Amino acid sequence: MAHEPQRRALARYLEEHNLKHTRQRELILDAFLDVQGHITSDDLYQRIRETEPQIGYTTVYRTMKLLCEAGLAAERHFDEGSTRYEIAHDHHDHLVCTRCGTIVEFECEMIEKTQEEIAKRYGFQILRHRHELYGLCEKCQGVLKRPPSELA
Amino acid sequence: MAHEPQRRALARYLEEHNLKHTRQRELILDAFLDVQGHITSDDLYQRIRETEPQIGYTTVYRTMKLLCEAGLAAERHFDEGSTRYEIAHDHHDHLVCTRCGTIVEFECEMIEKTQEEIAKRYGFQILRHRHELYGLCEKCQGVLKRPPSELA
DNA sequence: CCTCAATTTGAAAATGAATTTCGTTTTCGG
DNA sequence: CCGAAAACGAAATTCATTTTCAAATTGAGG
Repeated sequence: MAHEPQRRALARYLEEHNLKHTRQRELILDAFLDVQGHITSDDLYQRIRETEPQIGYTTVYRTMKLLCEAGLAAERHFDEGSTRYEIAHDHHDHLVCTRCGTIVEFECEMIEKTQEEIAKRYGFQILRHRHELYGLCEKCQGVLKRPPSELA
Repeated sequence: MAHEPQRRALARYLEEHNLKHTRQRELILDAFLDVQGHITSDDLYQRIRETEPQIGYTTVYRTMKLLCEAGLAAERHFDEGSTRYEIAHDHHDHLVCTRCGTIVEFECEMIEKTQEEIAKRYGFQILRHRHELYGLCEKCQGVLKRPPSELA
């Protein structure tokens, strides 16, 4: 039942912004950290309601935004539609399996540098970017190679 | 009033799929090609209704999907929200100005290759990808550098 | 502890893009 | 020209998300 550093970070953020420290906010932070990222607000809401049925999904949505502002979470929009949240950490990009939904993070210094060069060429000043590779993870490639009879 | 090659491509696609050749489809194709891409269905609908007020926006949405299937248009989802369509052509990625909305296309062989290497490292087979650089175009950097008094 | 203004909560309603429904109209092969 | 199939378009629906608003909670100052 820990996540002490993040709890303290949240507490600090709330104080600094004259916001209130509520049971719900602590609860949602804990649940979010437990699942280890790349989760939608709704998934998180479903999980939390199992043990805390009185919590509203509006509050989960609102709190995830708050955690982003506090620098504890980061919003991501993959092709599938709904917003996902990951635990905020160093810059990185993603590989997304279009069959099973697995999300793997990667980082590539060389691509980052090349992007800067491209931006310069067009006179742009890059503020952020989005780089997602969609395809099949190792497991799903295997599954799709089997004869049709073996497929569910 | 031309776009003959694309009109013929659409006609061929419709025939091959036992779909019907309608005035609306031709109209929407023409309007789409006229604006030179990166337009939303709704923008396109607004434009078309100026000269053809009886056309429904449902038809515009449906037809843009059709043009994608026919390989004449391609769907793009930038951060701002609604789906944009561009004229289908060789693979490329985008620079997007977050202030004025200007969209510039770029292509980088080196990044493409690097992506493949990254995918291999994680056992992924890439099917498609999305690479967007968000920032300020040259013009907007200039505007934002002026003293506040000059800003609208 | 108490009070009370400010904030937060949560249910319900609203939003906005996109899709579906369905009765009517159009297309096109015979 | 006929009629079945396809397409149209207005309206309703969906789905994720945001907003609204009355009631509940928080926490600073007494």
